[in-house]
This record gives sequence, C-alpha cells and structure tokens, in this order.
Amino acid sequence: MTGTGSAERILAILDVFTEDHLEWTTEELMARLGYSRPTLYRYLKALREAGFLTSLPGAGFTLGPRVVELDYLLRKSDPLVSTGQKHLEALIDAYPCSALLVRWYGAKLLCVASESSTPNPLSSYARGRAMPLARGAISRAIMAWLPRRQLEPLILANLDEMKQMGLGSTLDEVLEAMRLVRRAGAAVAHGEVTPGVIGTAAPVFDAGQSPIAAVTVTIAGREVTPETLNSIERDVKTRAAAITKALAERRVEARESAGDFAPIEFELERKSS
Amino acid sequence: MTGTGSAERILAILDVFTEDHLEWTTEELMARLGYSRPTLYRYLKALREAGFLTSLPGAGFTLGPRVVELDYLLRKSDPLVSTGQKHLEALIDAYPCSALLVRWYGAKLLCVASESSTPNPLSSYARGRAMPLARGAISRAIMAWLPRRQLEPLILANLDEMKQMGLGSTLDEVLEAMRLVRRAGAAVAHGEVTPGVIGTAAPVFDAGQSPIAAVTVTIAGREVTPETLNSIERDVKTRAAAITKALAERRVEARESAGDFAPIEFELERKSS
DNA sequence: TTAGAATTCTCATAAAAAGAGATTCTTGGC
DNA sequence: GCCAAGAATCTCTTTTTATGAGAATTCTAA
Repeated sequence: MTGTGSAERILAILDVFTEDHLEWTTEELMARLGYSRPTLYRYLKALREAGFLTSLPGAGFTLGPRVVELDYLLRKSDPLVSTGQKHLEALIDAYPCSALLVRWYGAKLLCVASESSTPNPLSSYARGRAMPLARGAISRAIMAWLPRRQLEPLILANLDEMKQMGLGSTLDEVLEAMRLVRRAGAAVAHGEVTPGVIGTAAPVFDAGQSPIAAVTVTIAGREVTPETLNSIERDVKTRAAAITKALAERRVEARESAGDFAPIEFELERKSS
Repeated sequence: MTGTGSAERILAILDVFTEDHLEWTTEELMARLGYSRPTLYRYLKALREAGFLTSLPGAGFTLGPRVVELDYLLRKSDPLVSTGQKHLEALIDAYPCSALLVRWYGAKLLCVASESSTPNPLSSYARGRAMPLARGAISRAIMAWLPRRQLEPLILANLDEMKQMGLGSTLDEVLEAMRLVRRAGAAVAHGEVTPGVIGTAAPVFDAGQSPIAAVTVTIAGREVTPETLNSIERDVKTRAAAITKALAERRVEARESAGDFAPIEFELERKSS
C-alpha cells in the first residue's frame, strides 16, 4: 500500500506542484521530498525529458507541456466529451444555466466538459475541476446507480457529511434516499454545493450497467419556477439517456470495425499425458 | 542516452496512448512494451493509483483524471494564460480571426490558449495542439529572438524545411532572415502552415531577455487588405508587449510578497488512499 | 455456484538505484 | 570575452529493491 518504490517516488514529485506552489527549486524539492541531490536530479531529468516538468530559466521547475498534450488527447478522444458536447450546448440554450459533464473516476468526480449561458459562474465549473463526493446532485446521480458493493463503503466514509445534507443518519436511510433518486431518474440538490444554486443531474451509463458520468444543470434558485425545474429535470434525463445511447452505438461501431485487430492466440502449454 | 531506468519505463507507458489508440489491454501493452506480466501490472498499478491511468470496466486502460487535473492546474496558474486571455479576446473582436498564445517549451511549440471569431478553424487550434517547429509565423516569432547558441542547432536541424519556406538555403541566410524578423518586431507567414491562411506573430518575453511564447493571429488571406494586415501586425506587437510587461509586473509582485512563504519543514510522508 | 480470466503474491536472483564527493557545465558579473 | 559561483551531472561501490516464473488469489460473468 505505502508506495516506497521509485515509481511512486517519481510520481510523488508531481504531487507537490499545487495551485499555491507551482514553481519549485531543487533545494525546495530536496527539503520537501527528502531525496538526495543526485537522486532528485535523476528523477527530475526523467520527468523533464518526458515533458511533465519544465525547468525555468531562473531556477526552478514547473509543470511541462506533456500535461497539456495529454489533456488535449483525452479531450479530443474521449467519446463522453465528444458525444456530450452538443447536449450541453442544447441545455444552456434552453435555460440560463451552466451545464456540466462530470465523470466518475472510481474515487473522484471530475468535470470534463462545461458550457454556460450565464456570465459569472463559468470559471468555477471549468474542466478539470474536482467535485465534492458527498454533496450535490452530481454525486447522488452517480452514487444512486452504483452497485451496492461500491456504494456502501462510500456512504460509510461520508456519512457525516451526508447527514448534514439531510440524506439520513444511518446507512439504511441513505440507501433509501438513493433508492428515491433512482426511481426519479435524476437527483436534485438545493444549494448543497453553492448557496442559492439548484443542481439537477442524471446519470450516463457505460455498457448499460454502471454509471460513468453525470449530466448536470446548475441554475440560480431565485430565478426559476417549479415548472421550469421540472422541465430541466426532464431535459437533463433525456440528454443523459441520449448520451448513454450514443456511447453504446459508438461501442458497437468500434466492435464491428475491430476485425483489424489481430486475433489473440492462446498459447497454453499443454503437457502431453 | 535512451533511458533504461524504471522511471523511464514507467513514463514510457503513457507514450503509447495516442489519438489512434487510446485504450490498451494489458496483453497489448505487454506485447508493445515487452515488460513481463508482474512488472507491467506493478507499473500500471502505480500509474493508476497516481491517477494517470484508469482501468476501464470492460478490459483495458485509458488516460486518467490526474491528466485533466494537472492541466487545470497549469491553465489556472499559468501567468501567461491568465494575463494573455483578455488580449486574445481583444484581437478576435477586432478581426475575423483566430488568436493563439503559443508557448515555447525548449523543444516544442504548444498552443496554451486560443480564441476565435470565425466558425470553422477553431477546432484545429485548440489548447494542447503542437505547432510545427520549422514553419509558420509562430515559430519564427520565437526563433528570431533566441540567443545564437540555441538558435543555430535548431536551424541546422530544420534547414531542409526552412529552405522550402524560402528562408534561405544556408545557415547564414536563415540567420539574416531572422534578423529581419527581429527588426520588424513580428513575423508574418503566408500559407506556410495552412494554405491560404496568413499568420502574424510577435514574441512574449520572460525576464525581458529570452522569448517564452508568441501571440499569433491567423486570418483567411483572401479577405484581408494590406492595410488590415499592417493593422494586425501592429496590434499583435502591442498585445505581445503588453503581456510581457504584465508578466514582469507580476514577477515583481510575487517577489515582494515572497516573505509569506512558509519555511519548508520536514513532513511525514502521507499517501493518498 | 462455478468456470475463466484478470490481477496480485512469493521468493530467489540479479540488476539497478542510491549516495558521497569530485567533476563538468551554465550563468551572471565585470 | 573572461572568471567565479552555483547548478547539474558523473564516478563508483554498496546495498537496496526491482524483476520474473509460476502459483495463488480475487474478480467477473454466466
């Protein structure tokens, strides 16, 4: 569990680059990480040659171009983003809101695409922004459809915060709340993440079974009627279902053209009897 | 020179994820990289726990959330991007064009911000897109201001392509062409990257000395008069200079408030779960 | 539940990181 | 353009630690 391999130690270097401290000198890194000078330089060299770090002219290191390239790759090739984009645009055209596509990464909710038709809140919902695990419609739109094995430990780990959200004070109560979300087909949250902002989210499924993402609309609570809210919920559900469907179709296409793939040969060693 | 350390071997895994092949099964990776099964799984585990890879439910791996997060970090904290954004917007408001901010990474030109007021070419100039080193206004707007030590090997390595661009057929001729660009304060290229598209680029400097980026405007050649072109060139130069100045001021501010930096203490190693 | 596959474990072997200090390469100052 | 101060790399031995064959385990899907 505890990573003491050099792999972990190299990747750990990237963890010290944070919003507050994005430039590091070698001295600072030595002090922070406790690596000896030659070792640190070896690691830094590897990371720099791979493009993950760039040495600044003055003296120091910062994140490098590979990061930007990899994100471009992901952005351009992620079927979720490419099929979802138009649906986000349709949503922001219909309401004065922000529309997000948030991916479930097994331990993290990360915004992977966002559009907005209101001026201010855009920047706080940019791509790459991590979302809270225990609060908000997004979280529940994913969690409610998780298999029990995955769901239970998650709830137990975040029970305190969920209690505050009024989801219930025991595992069973929260499970019941999740059941209601599942029945409704979407999750709605009033000001759980940002005060005064209503979030509505519906899940996107991968192979029809496990949720991989959520389509979300956030809108200012004071300028929305219950009817509009219903309409939003309907639209969000429709859009999410459409993305799920598009993903499934894409999968089929990919499989059909997979004839190019070299067949995998089983090379079991069978001992002659 | 070719890295055979485990650091390089781990980072090499990320290199096989390309636009054409973004999902890899363990079998494919073993065949492609030649690692033994346990070793590969160890590496994959490290990369997955760091978030650089995600295992897909079906069977396979793809790039993970850390990539998106790191890019967000870079985007949000890169002073070049944050000070340059408004200038790009001003440029696209003034002309029907695409405006880019392209960063020089020592061996690579990478678009780090882009805005566009024309519908079609937007997607081809997205953030993360690598730009050619030997062609186009962007390249020259950087190269012309590089110190000779860095410039010469670059020219020699790309002489053939530069010959085709009409920059000269010998080192000295290309150096002379660079001198002209330096005198003009900006580089202009007619259809060197995309046929029919005129690019105009001016350099952004870091500490007043070495170029770190270029502001670029690309515009369709047929719908632009020589006067407009002059105007664009003037604006691009002005904007680039403004960004350089803003960066310098930022630097001063950072230095003045550097007393806030907490002294770095030894911290117990903690691993994220 | 039970095959079947995917992932992790065990452990002896051997490779390759680590570290101290010397050495070379860069930078900035004059 | 030269020199000094600092940054980055190299040398080389010790010891750590990664490696890989095969076995054991866990996961997944029927």
